[in-house]
Amino acid sequence: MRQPLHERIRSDFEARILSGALAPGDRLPIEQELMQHYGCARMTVNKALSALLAAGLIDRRKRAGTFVARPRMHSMVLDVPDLPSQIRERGQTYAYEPIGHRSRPPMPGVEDEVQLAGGGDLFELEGLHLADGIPLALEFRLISVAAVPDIGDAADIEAISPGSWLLKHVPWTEAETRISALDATPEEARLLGIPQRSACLCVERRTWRGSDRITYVRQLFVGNSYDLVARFGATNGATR
Amino acid sequence: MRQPLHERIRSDFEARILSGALAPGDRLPIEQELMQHYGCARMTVNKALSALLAAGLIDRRKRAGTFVARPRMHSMVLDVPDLPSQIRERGQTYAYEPIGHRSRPPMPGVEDEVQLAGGGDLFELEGLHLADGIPLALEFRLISVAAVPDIGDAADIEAISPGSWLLKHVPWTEAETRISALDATPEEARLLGIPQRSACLCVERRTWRGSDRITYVRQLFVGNSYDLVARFGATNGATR
DNA sequence: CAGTGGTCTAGACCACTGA
DNA sequence: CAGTGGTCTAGACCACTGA
Repeated sequence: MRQPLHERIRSDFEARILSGALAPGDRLPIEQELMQHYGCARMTVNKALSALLAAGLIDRRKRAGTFVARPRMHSMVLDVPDLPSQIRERGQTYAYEPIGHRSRPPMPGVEDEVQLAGGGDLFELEGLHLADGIPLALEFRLISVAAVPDIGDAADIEAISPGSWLLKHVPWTEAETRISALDATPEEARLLGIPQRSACLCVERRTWRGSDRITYVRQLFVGNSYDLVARFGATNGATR
Repeated sequence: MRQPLHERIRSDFEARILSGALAPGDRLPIEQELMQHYGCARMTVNKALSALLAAGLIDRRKRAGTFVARPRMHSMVLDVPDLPSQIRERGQTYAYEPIGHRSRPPMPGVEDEVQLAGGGDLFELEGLHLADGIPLALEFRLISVAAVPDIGDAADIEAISPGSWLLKHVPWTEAETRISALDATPEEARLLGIPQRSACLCVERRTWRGSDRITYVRQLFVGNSYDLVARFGATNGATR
């Protein structure tokens, strides 16, 4: 059984929907008809259709039947790989150059810091991501000491990169990323080794583990040397 | 049957994994044990575990068992809503201000244009997206006439916005988005009404319908007035 | 109220792979 | 080679809802 039958049924209809042979609103055969056509039990047909439902390709209504879903094309999958691996994949050497770190209480009144701290202190880090020795991004990071207690003996955190260290020690389960463009301040331009007021891509990310805040990070990428790429295919979702 | 049993089993383990009670690498009970614990058939247990597998929360290996997955947190869902609706949701008025349009052959040697054209002509559009009458983004767009034949009588395409018109007439099934930061050229700055060499967020998108290229669009957003936001939750995928 | 999907059962045979 | 998951069967009862 190289290709399970339910998988074949699923991909049959996926292909027909993506090619447009089955257009939004079109009705699919009922499960009984599919059982006869593929010569299988109802559970097998149902498994295939459940996968299409989870992928958002079809809608199912009792008594009415199964229909090709109207596309709700408004979300894409954004690849946010680990920066060190991403740089190495481009064939460049990666290095993290620490600028400094310290432990401090959250700034009173700064709601985001207070929430991140969760009653404890914040561990603050600043450093540069270098590709082939050249600054690619300036990183400012806050870590909740309450959520990551062993941040204290952070001997190794700056040896690799804070992001990689955290992902290994305290993987997050939820994240929010904000992307914007801005001009580097004179100080930021100096650290990145770029002309003053150059356009930079600013990536801010907040991560959670369950309901606990883990970290806030702000990465400032040199505008002309970094792009973010996002892809969307209707086959995302349950397919992988 | 308000809450199906397979759904209860799934959410039981999802909660334990997200809370950290079950850590990456931990082993889950085997299907036989779960059948006894929940007093149900193996297919019911299997359905619950299949959903967790599709969501990427667990790994399953024959003979070895079922384990909490090591997080591979490197993709996020990026909301790319329709610009007019997005602006209206912010309580602002939206308007598209056409700068010009024409039909022309693809530039020879420009591989991306040739592929987009697919043997036909290109319909080229330029215009401004205005929020409350103020320029928010400068849009340059190419549309494949072969893929969208009725672009000829484009009386209404500039009445709403080219993006909304296309989504309604030729919904895409696949897309790639590239996000970068750059300084506006003097001409772009003039059109957007911003100081020269201001940082702008540049969003480029290529879309497909099946294997046909549909459109290429480049939107230049005024840096300090637009952010892109992406969210990731481990429960994406098969859960919804 | 009849057609359709949602869920579940109690089995079965097999493929894979690690103890 | 035995334990585990992958797939499938041939039924069943029920909930929902639109003809």
